[in-house]
Amino acid sequence: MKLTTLDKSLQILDLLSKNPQGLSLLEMSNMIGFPKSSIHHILSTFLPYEYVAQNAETKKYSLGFKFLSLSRVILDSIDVRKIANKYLLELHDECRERHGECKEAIHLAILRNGKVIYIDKIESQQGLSLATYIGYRTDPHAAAGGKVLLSELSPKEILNIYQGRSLKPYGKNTITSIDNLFSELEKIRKQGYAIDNEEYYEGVRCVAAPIRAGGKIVAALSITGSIFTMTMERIDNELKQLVMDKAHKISSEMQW
Amino acid sequence: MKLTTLDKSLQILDLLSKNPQGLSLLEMSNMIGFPKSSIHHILSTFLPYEYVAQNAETKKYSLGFKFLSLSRVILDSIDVRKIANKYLLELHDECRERHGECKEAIHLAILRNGKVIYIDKIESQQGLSLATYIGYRTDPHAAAGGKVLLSELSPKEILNIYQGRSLKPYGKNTITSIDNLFSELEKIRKQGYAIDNEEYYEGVRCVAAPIRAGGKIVAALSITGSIFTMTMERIDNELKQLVMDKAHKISSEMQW
DNA sequence: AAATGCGGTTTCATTATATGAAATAAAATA
DNA sequence: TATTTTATTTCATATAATGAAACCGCATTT
Repeated sequence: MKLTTLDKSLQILDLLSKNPQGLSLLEMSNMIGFPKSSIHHILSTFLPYEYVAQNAETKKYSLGFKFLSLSRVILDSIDVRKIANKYLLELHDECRERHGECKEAIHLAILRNGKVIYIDKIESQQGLSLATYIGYRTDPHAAAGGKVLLSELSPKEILNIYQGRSLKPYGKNTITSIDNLFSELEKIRKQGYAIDNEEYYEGVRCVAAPIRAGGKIVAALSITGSIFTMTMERIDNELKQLVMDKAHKISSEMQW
Repeated sequence: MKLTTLDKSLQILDLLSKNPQGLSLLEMSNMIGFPKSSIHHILSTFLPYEYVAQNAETKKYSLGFKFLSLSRVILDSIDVRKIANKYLLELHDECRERHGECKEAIHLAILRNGKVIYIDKIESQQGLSLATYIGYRTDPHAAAGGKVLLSELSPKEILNIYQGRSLKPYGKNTITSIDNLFSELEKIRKQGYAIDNEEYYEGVRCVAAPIRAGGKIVAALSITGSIFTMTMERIDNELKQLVMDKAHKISSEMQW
């Protein structure tokens, strides 16, 4: 049974998350259609837990800082993140060593409910500025890390993820047919790494390798950079091996 | 009116946050005393919103990744964070320039509900490793940033924060009497910066300055390092001015 | 192979709770 | 001060949550 009151309350949180500047009671009531007193009952239950905050002057409501605390709980509970972090830093450093200054970003990502979620990121100020952040979500078919995470799922599981929706094109080379995706995944399984060649952003390349625990792929490690510093030759000669080696080291520290 | 069902639901989230490894339905029922079916009703309402996740194999429940997404919404909604970030990076660099490699960490903090919340942090791998993180909370009386944030509150507001509890000692020099706190705040108001000399951690010093918007203190910028690299002389000759200058620059970009 | 145990999940009559219209209070504006 | 606007509180009623018990699926034992 779905609890009506709780469900409404979560709809209110969704509304607040889409309006980070804050909303008044009346604004919320108009937007969501519940009577203002009902909304007020809900908000005043959220308030003491700090899921919701109210501006003392404007009286407007917004999301509370509880979410910050709880996001930390989640990040700390992901084993692979704890184990991998120092290797991400190493990988970041090693990209730099060979080229004077670091231009590539390192990401750690997992798959949840059919979405890639980035759970750690190392970037340098000199590198290109990416829209990704810890907690960022995207479709798996369009990113090197995402393809790695899909690569050992059964066809049924993949079809399940994409049921009822098409493979959205993000960059100029995004894989947009399920058949092409399947043959790409086949290739990734064989070679042990995945490349994103302007499939997600124009001008951006990415190479990713799987991290395993108990034989299964549990995360993807990736290097992301501009097409100018990350040439296909450099990926082939150097980066693909680097990312696979680190991913392997992380895997060997993972609990079975 | 407090909504009973919603309140119970939030108690469940609290319980999950204290058990990041996950809990079974029965465990939760035993711990919190609600019947398992009631808890199940609540959990199955949370699930589709991803406030709660269920491990497919163990069936155990844990906090969902929604909290990660929402924490980003909150961070992005804090104006001072956006404006300040580049200055934090500059400050971090400038500490380094004068000493070869950076050993100091930079923090940005705000005051909410009587607690200091760290909302941004820059640290170098070479520096000492601090327990702080984005979202970390602490008592304001024991940290340089916290004292800055208290410094222009009315005595009434400060007494309100500490009503019913004493000034908890964290480090060997923590201010533990309200009178000493008041005279310290007086001093901070006059000099325009605050020092934490092993008041929070043994072996750690910190210097902080206020960031203002509309004349009011809205955030604190701070430099934190070990007593060996951050001598009182260095703070006096160099760091206090550095942090005040940056804080002032940030203030001048803030909306009134 | 059947029985048993052990969670998780579902059901549904009962009972407690949320609802929301209206009243009130508080704040902003004229 | 009057007026408007918005937040907050109240409370009778309708509605939704409750939770004991049944059910289900799976694993282990007999």
